[in-house]
Amino acid sequence: MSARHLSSDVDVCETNCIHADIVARVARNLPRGHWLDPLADFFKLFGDGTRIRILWALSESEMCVCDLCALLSMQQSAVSHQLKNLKQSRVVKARREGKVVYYSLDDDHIRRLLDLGMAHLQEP
Amino acid sequence: MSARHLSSDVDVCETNCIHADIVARVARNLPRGHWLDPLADFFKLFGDGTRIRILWALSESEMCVCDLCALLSMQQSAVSHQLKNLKQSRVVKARREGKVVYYSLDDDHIRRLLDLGMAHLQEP
DNA sequence: AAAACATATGATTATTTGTTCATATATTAA
DNA sequence: TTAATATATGAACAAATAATCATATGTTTT
Repeated sequence: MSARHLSSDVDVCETNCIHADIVARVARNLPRGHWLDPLADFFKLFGDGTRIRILWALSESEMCVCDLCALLSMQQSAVSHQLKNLKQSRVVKARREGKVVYYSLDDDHIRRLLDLGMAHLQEP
Repeated sequence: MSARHLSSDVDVCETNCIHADIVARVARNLPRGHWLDPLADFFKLFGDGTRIRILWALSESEMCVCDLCALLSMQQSAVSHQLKNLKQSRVVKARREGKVVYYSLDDDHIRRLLDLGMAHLQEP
């Protein structure tokens, strides 16, 4: 998504770094940068009210686009745009049957992610 | 976050709904609306390159703010702002020791979420 | 064939959001 | 107390994004 500089000459990290050893060790173990932006983009898909409603609904049942519109009281265009995002990242998959396109969760990770998130929210 | 209308009189769901039964059933089982927006807001925290780097780093080791600045080559202000977001949602916790504030993951769900996300990305 | 229907998509717009800059707070050192 | 250091935070700005509108595509029906 956003460009990210690995090092630069501008005024960054202006304070004295306290634990050079820790920083070095963590830096060594960071997955090479390019993995982290896709990971953020993946989680970003869950970070919107419309999309999370879509995902929650699909975790209950396969649904077609206009079912989702009715459920969410939203316009078809908005729903389709979001479904496109979700599909591009293989979070949902589509199946066409005549004029109707049915969407469902692509794999079981998705359901577990939703559950884990809920578990966090429901903690003391 | 964003306001959300439950029903309205504007032009929404303009197509004929195909499966009223499914829509009704899913609607019944949707967690009451107010749970879903907080859930989206929670996932949103993972949906940014800076924050996910912070979280990944903290999953390796507790770190202070300026350690994180050094690791990410970012300004202290930007890092602190993001830490504030993460802390407000109890994703990270802070511990002060003199002038230095150490951050770490708040609970173990966070680590599992990161792993699940990665697992999804690494699929065929 | 044309009309009707379900879905997809490009462009525009309003809102959200991440970073920066300036400055404030908190703690220790002198 | 004052100076120095580490972190926090408000305001402003630029970039990202979700909804809308208009329209296109693909499928079935007539």
